Amino acid sequence: MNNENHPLLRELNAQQRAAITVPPGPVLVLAGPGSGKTRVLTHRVAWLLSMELVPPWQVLAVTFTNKAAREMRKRLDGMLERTASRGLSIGTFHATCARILRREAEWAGLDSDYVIFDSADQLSAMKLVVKELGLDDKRYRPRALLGAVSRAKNELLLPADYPVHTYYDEIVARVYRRYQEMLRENSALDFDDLLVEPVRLFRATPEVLEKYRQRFRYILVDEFQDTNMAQYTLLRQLSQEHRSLYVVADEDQSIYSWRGADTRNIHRLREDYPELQEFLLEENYRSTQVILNGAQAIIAHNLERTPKSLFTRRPGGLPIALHEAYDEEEEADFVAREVQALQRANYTPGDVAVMYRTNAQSRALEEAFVHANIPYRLIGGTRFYSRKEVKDVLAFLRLAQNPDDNVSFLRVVNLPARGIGARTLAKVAAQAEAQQSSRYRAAMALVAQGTLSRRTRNALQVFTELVTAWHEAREQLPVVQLLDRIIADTGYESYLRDNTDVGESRWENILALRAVTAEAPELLLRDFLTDVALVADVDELDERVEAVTLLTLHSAKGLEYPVVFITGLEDGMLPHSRSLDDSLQAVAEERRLLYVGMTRAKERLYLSYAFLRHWYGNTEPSLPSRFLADLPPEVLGQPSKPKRSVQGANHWSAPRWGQALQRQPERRPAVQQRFHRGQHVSHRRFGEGAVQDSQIEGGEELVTVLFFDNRVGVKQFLAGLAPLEPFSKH
DNA sequence: AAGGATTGCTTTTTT
DNA sequence: AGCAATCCTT
Repeated sequence: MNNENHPLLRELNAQQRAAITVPPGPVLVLAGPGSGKTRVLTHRVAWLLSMELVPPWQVLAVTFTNKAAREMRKRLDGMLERTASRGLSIGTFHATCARILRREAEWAGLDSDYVIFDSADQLSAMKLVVKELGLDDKRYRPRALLGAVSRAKNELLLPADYPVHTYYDEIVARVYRRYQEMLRENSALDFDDLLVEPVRLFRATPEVLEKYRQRFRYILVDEFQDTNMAQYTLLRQLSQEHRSLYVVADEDQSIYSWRGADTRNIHRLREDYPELQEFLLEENYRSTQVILNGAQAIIAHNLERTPKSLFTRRPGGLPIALHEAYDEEEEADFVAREVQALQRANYTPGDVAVMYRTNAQSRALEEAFVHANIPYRLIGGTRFYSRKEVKDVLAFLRLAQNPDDNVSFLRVVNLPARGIGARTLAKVAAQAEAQQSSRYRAAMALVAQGTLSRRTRNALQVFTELVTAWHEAREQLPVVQLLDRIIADTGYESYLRDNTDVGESRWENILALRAVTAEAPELLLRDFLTDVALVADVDELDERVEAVTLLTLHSAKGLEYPVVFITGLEDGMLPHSRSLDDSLQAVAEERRLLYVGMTRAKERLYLSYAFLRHWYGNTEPSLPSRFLADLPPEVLGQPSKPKRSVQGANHWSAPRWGQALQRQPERRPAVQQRFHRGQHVSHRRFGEGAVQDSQIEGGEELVTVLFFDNRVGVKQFLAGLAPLEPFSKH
């Protein structure tokens, strides 16, 4: 079996080969960043399928994001015989569990048409609970309660088992019980339920567990350090008999403990599987030595970790650039200007990622990029599926699927306004309570009773009849047609398009949602809604797009870029202030977060912090992150004397790294000059203007334009990239 | 019941 | 600063 010449083992180092060819059994691969973890996992699957004659349908590979799952499948498709990768189960924990629960709904005591509540839905539900139990929402904040409930679920505690030490615990236990009831009344599961319910199902029903043990005889898990108790228990349930569990982990990259992830699962694994075989992957294929040294210096300060000796065969490298900016605006300008300089040095915008701790930090960067005309792509933030208008339309669709979903019902019952206000809804709630049914059924009952005023009665009747009609149509119509019908029936388009720019862009979001539904015409509404609930924003990351990527450090896990900027390295921002008044472990996790960010960089790494930072609307001076003190001076480059920028006024102007910026290999061919002084041009965003100057610089044509709109003024563009055209009248 | 004004609160991080 | 919940007016 140790066939050194096997095609699957080509171009792999000895550590990787050993990890890939180990006989089935419990295996833990401990690996540093950039060590080809995912590659090893993928090759392991291919190895199992080709050498062990394992049938693909017995293999389950669990990844952290849908994107990782897609990439893994793509790679396997390329490596294996066409038919071999079919039947293979690859997916996230949540997606895998969602599928199991659909199939075994009856055994699990669930409605197979269940909907998935995202965090906004959870919050709505929790608010209803707090109201219903007559609690003061100032004292018992729905968010905090939700956190407590989530923690309990991740620990696999039922409401009855919730440990009560204080009066507050007592309330949490009550709230938890009622919240759970409410979810089930709505045929809903939240994210935690997706993990917890299979565990309970397998505990309660050995024959179902046995079925899945047979089904998933070979289980592989990526990013194992980020599993929580429920996930670990699930893995143990499935694998404790056949014991073919293969996990890949890096405790230094554990950044989700706030979500219940627990690196102690690595130790539990050693205890629960004494025959566990361990492998190390220490060679880094991603970063230069300098970047790796910097990252190592940061992470070495954490206690309670197994020191690793990471090495790379890419010696030297450019120094890590450390930049102090005056404020966040200047910091963003610095990033934008460096990106432009990088472009002149043959980097493309797609080579660059800008990372930060909190989503709110993206705003200044976006503005700077718009200003500098650099294409960018924002990951996270107000995520597409959580935008109000998108959630509204999804709520209609969810009602079509499951009219008893009270949360969706309450969200859209009066949207667009159809005269169903708080008083009416209170009556509906009372009726629902009385007849122990959903709001939808209660509303129908009230309409039938005829005790309401004519106007209210009409409004309610119109709405419930629409829902009923959609519900009946859902099986006949493809999702896209159902969506069109809903929009037509509710007049949602004219509600959104109120002749403002905001209204237009909201409508565009709906059109984008519609395009998603049109892509998969045969998809059932139920499965469409599941997919939508479980996509992450990183999943949408498309490498083909030539744009700078803006993302949080958390979303950056598992990705790599030639150039990485990490911004906002200030005390309170990167060790986030919330972690500072927390425990030591919380600060250690912040440190790991920086480590994860730094190790995303292949060639160049920029670290920056601002002297002033806007915080809750006011501006406050800040100190450089305490982590920066741990960087050895030799990894930090000495910037050359800053050249005066054109404006010149700003004494904080960014240093340039001059020569060092040149990307070693190929240079771009010289470009033809397209614009000349005095020429009339038009720009997609800024309108019309006149060229003041144009010259070739660093293989790019740099055009200076005075726009006729004096709010815009003078701007400079790279002719090759900017949406700038010679103006012609027609 | 709807829409506008005011207050007060919030931000980690995401499947 | 931005947003959601609440209050206030019509």
